[in-house]
Amino acid sequence: MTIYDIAREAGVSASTVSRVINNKAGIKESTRKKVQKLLDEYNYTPDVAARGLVLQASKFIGILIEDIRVSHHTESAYVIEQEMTRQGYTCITFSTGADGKRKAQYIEILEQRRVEGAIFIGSMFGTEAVRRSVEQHLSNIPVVIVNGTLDLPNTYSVLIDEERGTEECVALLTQKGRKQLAYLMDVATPANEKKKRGFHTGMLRSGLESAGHSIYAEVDGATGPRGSVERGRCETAELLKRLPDVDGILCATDMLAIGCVQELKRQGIAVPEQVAVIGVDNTLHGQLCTPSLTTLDNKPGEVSFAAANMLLDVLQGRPVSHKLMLLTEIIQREST
Amino acid sequence: MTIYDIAREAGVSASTVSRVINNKAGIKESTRKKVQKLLDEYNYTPDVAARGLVLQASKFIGILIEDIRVSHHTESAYVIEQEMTRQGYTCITFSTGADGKRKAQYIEILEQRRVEGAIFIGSMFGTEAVRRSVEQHLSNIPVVIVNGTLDLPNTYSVLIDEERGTEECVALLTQKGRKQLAYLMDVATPANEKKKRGFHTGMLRSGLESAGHSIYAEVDGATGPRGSVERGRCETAELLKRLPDVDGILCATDMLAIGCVQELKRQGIAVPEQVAVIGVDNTLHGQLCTPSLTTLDNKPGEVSFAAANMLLDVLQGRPVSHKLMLLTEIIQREST
DNA sequence: TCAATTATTGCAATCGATTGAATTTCTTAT
DNA sequence: ATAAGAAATTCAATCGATTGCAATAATTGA
Repeated sequence: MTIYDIAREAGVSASTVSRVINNKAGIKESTRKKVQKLLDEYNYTPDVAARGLVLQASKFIGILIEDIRVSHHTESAYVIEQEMTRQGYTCITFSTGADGKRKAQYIEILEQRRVEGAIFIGSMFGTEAVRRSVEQHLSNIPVVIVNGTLDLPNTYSVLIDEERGTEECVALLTQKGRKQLAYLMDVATPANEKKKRGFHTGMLRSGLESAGHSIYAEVDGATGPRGSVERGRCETAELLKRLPDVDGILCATDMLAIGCVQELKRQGIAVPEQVAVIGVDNTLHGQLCTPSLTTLDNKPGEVSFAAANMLLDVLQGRPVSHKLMLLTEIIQREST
Repeated sequence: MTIYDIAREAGVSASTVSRVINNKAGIKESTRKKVQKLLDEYNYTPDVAARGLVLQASKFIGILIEDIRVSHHTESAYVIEQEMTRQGYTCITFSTGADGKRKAQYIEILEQRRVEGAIFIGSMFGTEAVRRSVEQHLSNIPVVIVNGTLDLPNTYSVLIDEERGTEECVALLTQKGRKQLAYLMDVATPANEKKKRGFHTGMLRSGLESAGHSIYAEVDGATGPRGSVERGRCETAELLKRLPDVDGILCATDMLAIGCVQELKRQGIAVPEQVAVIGVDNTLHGQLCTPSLTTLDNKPGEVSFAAANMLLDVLQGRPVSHKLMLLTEIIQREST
């Protein structure tokens, strides 16, 4: 059913039908009714693509997610989709994986589909490959990067202050009398490096590093894929060899922390009595395991809500700052 | 950059440029080169919507997911997106929630966007509201329902035989000497009802029900939202009151099973020594908790891979049967 | 009743592609 | 050199909408 079919049936022109559809003024009430009736009868739905061609607006938003199977990425996608749909936009979502080349590929699809804006979610969107691709393919459309920065004219960032959050985790542990702290991370993403800096700052503030009896340990080269529980187990085993007196471990992710707790338990070390463990991400896994995990919540829902609204502000011409920083929250549970 | 801009620049007509883009025959090699060079230079990308208008093909596939935050739904979305993108289609994915009205709403958006096919994932797509909406809005495009049936001309189903799977779970438990079995479910979805039937059949086959000492218990009205761990705890507490001698519990989902195990442990009942527990869904949570959960894997990846290929077969005119049934697999871990 | 307004409606161009048919250009053979 | 045939290119219509401007219909006042 096209606008012409309706027009013919109603004995009017397509323009009139169009005006009824978009309820513009200057249509006689009787014709409006007649046309509307046919519209309903034939269950007419406008071809959004054809309309978009004239109006030069696709009403599409592109969403690139590094791994849709990661729970906080999914949470983000969910929130953004909600907000965008509410505003009449339709989201095109891709799960890109860590690979930069595939990211570039998806960015090209977003260009072809003429998205009006885009949101990137993940830890690996700050790379040069992505930057070039955005510059080349998305140069004139606004892009919001969640937890990252791209440093291009039309890009915006929503960040979560994990550095400060980690610092607060250190404070929490020292406050509970812990003295030998370690930071465990699996891969050097910008986010993980930030947490590392926060850890250092926290140590300094607590006087641990300066007092000479503080310990910082970072374990690399363990087996198991990044972000896996397996990896956490290996790294913890290695850490315990190097630093047997450790009594507090900060892990870069909940998955790592779960592996950490598993290894500690396996070696007969009581959590939290002998060693306290803190994760990051507030995953359901961390909530359900035993002991349940104290974690640094990086608020994926709030962050992506902010990202969605930032993009909508840009699209609707409201003034927007290019950078927004939100705060984390420590969720205390049994592991500390 | 449009096809006309390139044409003017190259001193040829738009038709020629179009033919170069779609590399059709009958273009002199020298002009092809000249045009291609400009195409590259200006980084031209065709407007997919405009092309779609002429070709009457959007190359869009609609995906409706009940809850994108549920891990096996997400896994499904991921697999389908991969396959579709590989074949040149772009997925439009919506997270609909359980509500039938919202599902109908999203189905209308799919119609507006002129999707060429759709895939529905979730347990609540068999309702009358959805049926009507599909009939009205998606009548001429193929729809594949994962784990459900819609009984309309252009619809297809990929099912997983959870009934038989549950039957096998009962067999596994009786084989291990368990005699007092219970089935725990939170909500009467078609899938859960199927598992219930499988449980009954399994009981009959094992001679338990007929021998007079088998037990079937279904607990309703417990607190906690559907699908939550909390709910599993409550239902288990209630179950233990009604049936203190239970020694094997089959749960409709892993979440329920995790709550079940938690409650058993809380009451000092050893898992699996005193009571064996089996979940369904093979979630990461079930894999990580203590004791790790024996579970019925309903193969979301395989099921959705099959669904994607079924839809592609229909779209590309290959012969397709309207129904495909796959088998589950029991993953044995510590809880049995 | 008729011109002057004003309220409705229709015409035709446009968006950015594709494609069958018509036309122009280039070969080749006579 | 020229007609015939093949090769390359262009023309013009089309897809399904929107919208400024022109045209028509209805209303008003004198």
